[in-house]
Amino acid sequence: MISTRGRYALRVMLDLAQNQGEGYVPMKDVALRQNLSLKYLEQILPLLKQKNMVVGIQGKGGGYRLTREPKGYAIGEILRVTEKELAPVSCLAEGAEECALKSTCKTIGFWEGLNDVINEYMDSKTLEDLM
Amino acid sequence: MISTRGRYALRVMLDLAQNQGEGYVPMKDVALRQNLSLKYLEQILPLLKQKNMVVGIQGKGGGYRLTREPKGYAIGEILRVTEKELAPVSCLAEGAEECALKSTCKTIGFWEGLNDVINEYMDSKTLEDLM
DNA sequence: TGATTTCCTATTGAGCTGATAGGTAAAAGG
DNA sequence: CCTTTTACCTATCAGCTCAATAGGAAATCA
Repeated sequence: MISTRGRYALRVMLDLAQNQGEGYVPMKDVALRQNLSLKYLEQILPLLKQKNMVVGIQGKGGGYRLTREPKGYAIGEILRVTEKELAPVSCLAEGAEECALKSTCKTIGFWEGLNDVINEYMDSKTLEDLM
Repeated sequence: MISTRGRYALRVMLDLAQNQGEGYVPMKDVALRQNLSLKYLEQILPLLKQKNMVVGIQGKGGGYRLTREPKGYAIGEILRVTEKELAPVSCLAEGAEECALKSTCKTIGFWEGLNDVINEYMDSKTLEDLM
């Protein structure tokens, strides 16, 4: 299940897309508009910044803004950054060691198919689609 | 993410489908074949029994068997019984109270779409497909 | 200098997961 | 009748993750 971190990240990105004009948007405002904890958002945004999905400027007049057009962000991209793991089963997870039974496992194909379906859906929608 | 409970349930059902002849299959055998904890399986099977997906007989010569043809079990049905929740976000969960922001929420549509895609996939595959 | 804002890191309570454990009840075989 | 085998029931537990909260440091601008 998608955690609050990922869900909040999506809402913040959407908020930025809708509320950024020329300047930078302070998280204080976003937290207020979206009714989210400012302190919690402060932990989430560095993840997005690290992947160059937003730029952050400190100090008065600072805040965050997007680095691309809303159309340029697939939702899947946002969630992959903020969620620890999107794979539906642990044996498909990012750093999982190869399952010893993989060659004989009758279920792995099903899970891989599910994984594909999820990722395809998430990557087929962009921030713009949600505005 | 799908828990071990759901994954093991699927493996057990598949094992039953493949190893049941006329009689009943003891979980001891399944645990051995699938390398799963018998005690843990004993907690999972009552969930399936409750929904009449398997029949269980106690005592010597007892065990479990399927109640339908493998073709009759959609994987989604199995997982919905054993997983606490399949919804990708908590606001779509079974017993969730209506989200106060639902009418204005820009992300709910996306999550509902994801939920649909997941359920459609899971219900499109049957036990037979995995054999 | 003061206000604002990001940035960094530690801590914590609650809840879930994935078992393990110990025993009871039923059914069949000898 | 006794023993074995099996399902059934319920309690417990360690480890982990989640969702915050907290306190402060560093940067930037007026």
